Amino acid sequence: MHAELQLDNQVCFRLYTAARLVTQAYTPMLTELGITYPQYLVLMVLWEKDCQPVNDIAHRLMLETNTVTPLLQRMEKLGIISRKRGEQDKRQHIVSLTAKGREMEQKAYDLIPTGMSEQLASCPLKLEDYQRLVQELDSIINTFKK
Amino acid sequence: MHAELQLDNQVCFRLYTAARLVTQAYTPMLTELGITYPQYLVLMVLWEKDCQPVNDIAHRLMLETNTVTPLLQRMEKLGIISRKRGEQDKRQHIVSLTAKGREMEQKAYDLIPTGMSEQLASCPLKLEDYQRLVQELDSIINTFKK
DNA sequence: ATAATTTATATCGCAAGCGATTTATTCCTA
DNA sequence: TAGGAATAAATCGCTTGCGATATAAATTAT
Repeated sequence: MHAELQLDNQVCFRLYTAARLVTQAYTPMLTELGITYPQYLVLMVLWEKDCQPVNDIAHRLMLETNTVTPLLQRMEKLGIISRKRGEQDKRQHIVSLTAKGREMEQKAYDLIPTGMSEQLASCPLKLEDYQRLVQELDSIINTFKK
Repeated sequence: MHAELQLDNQVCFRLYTAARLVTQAYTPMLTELGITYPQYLVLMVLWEKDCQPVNDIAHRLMLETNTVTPLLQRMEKLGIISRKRGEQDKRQHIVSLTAKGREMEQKAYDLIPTGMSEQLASCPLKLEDYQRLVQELDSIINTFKK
């Protein structure tokens, strides 16, 4: 029996589980918006800076283009983004928000912070715990990013 | 521009990214074992206690049976677990390790702690940071679990 | 300038993850 | 004890995530 191989001793299993559960907590609000969590991430990237090539979005989310491309194709079908070939560099696909995609920012703002803080009410973590958590997660991300 | 909706302010995005990256860090060792990360989680559950019904494994991993059942079917095909109907309760499928599945514990022990600590060498977090991180993640998991 | 290389994106195939539904068995209850 | 509710597991359909590969455009080297 190797203690190192016990589930209870695994940071990774906790990250994996916490990520799944917190993502699930977003689901009711995101369903109301008609999108998924990864689609919401793409929207946050574009709300911050519209008109970006696929690669920039992928880098920002630390995902591969083979994940992001189909995600964007589905979002295009939903009418929340549009894609057009880059003018200087025709290999690029420039992704921009449609009016619908832009309007979703306000709806998200109305639903998500409230919805999440209700669910977080029973969480014992304080503001400074979250701040430290964010730093620790950033350390882990920086350690393992390529 | 809503600061609440910026990627940089999101704990969830960090959890999602850290979980993906740390899971990827396991991949080289797990590939050598011929399994995936979720399959490794199932093995850890069974190494700790062999012969469990599908539901107990799913609860331990906080996953639904509709995720775990196909995972177990793939593991059965790989020859690392076997499934048989429960004797008292014929609805259950009791999952047990094969000889191959049992032998993988030692191989995992030889590969994974070493492989991970090599990769973690450049991580600035100390033992006490990990211990606190584990507690914070457990708080989050407890807040959001069903 | 032409060929080789690199870069941007897309496509393919497979494993997860999960909501919704189905099937089989067991439990409970009238 | 017959019938309905609850439970265990499986199936279906869809999205994501990713390794491997393909395609097309741009860059570079010869």
